[in-house]
Amino acid sequence: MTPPGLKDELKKRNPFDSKEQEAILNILRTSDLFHNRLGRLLREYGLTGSQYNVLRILRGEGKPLPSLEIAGRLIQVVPAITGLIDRLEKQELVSRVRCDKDRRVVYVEITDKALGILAQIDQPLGDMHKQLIGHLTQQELQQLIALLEKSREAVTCDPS
Amino acid sequence: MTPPGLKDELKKRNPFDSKEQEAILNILRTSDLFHNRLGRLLREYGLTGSQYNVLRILRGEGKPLPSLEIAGRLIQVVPAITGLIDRLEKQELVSRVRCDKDRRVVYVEITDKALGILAQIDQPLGDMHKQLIGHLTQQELQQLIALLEKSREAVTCDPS
DNA sequence: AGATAAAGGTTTACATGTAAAGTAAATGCA
DNA sequence: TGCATTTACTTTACATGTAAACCTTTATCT
Repeated sequence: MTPPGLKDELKKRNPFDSKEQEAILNILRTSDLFHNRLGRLLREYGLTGSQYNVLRILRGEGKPLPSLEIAGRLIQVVPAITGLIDRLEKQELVSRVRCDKDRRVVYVEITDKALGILAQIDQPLGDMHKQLIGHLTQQELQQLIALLEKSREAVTCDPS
Repeated sequence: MTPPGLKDELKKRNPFDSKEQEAILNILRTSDLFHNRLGRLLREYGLTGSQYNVLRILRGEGKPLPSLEIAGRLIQVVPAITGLIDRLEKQELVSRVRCDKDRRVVYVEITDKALGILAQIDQPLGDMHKQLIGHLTQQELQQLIALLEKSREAVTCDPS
């Protein structure tokens, strides 16, 4: 059951094989951590992270958007958006509107109820942002942002 | 249904309220993007990202670990680990071993089959790491790593 | 010893992410 | 016109995350 050497050969590894790997694992881990914290805050307002993201996109846009447009901005695979919108609609946070000109398209519109909830969240969410990384200087934040934007360059427009 | 002004009042917003928010959204987005890509690669080997992480931890440790120890390193909430281990066990990639001294503890041990799969993945995964952020210089990578480590400082040991 | 509390996991219920396949409407083209 | 494609979603099946409650086994306190 245990070929000698295989396990011993593999078990001693450097913590990271490369700086690239170390950087990527750092991104994933930091994201998980923050995602976790933000999720807890949002839950106090009855929202999940994904739901909040959808609502924030709709508020930012200021007008209804097609389902797939929302899915695209969320990086999500298409099918997930349906259930997400379903649940938001059930909570009366968005409404679906069929487009008359192209009846395949479903526009999603944010409701005033949702806008009210978002307005409540803005302050505490901003506070949490400061709490999470407020100890970085503005220069460090700018540097971090620039490095992450550069990190995404090889991917953003290349879904293959 | 639409109190005048509310929507107009809220819809015009700056893309980001603060550098902190912008940085955090950059972290989350970059992570989603990379998580997505890495997941596709791992799926070719029959593994999900979480499953791979469990196996990598076990290989790195070189010996069986208690379930909760694994969960802790994954940032995950406790209950998720059970099903994760269940599925890995069903695929014969790990085995559960009750600890005799403390019968509450379940040790998880990686199998040689899993070690073989991991060995197959090492090379292509390393290639993907390079592909994703190989265009950053070693200095930029080091900077990014340092900034992310600093970003986690306010959280890592403070689960409250 | 006996009652309580704490620790390590598991179960249950629900919201997501992901892939694959299906549906309906709109387009392109012979 | 009529059929094949494309587009925009939906449905289905399965693997995760998360919270809350529960079961065992240990550790603690009298």
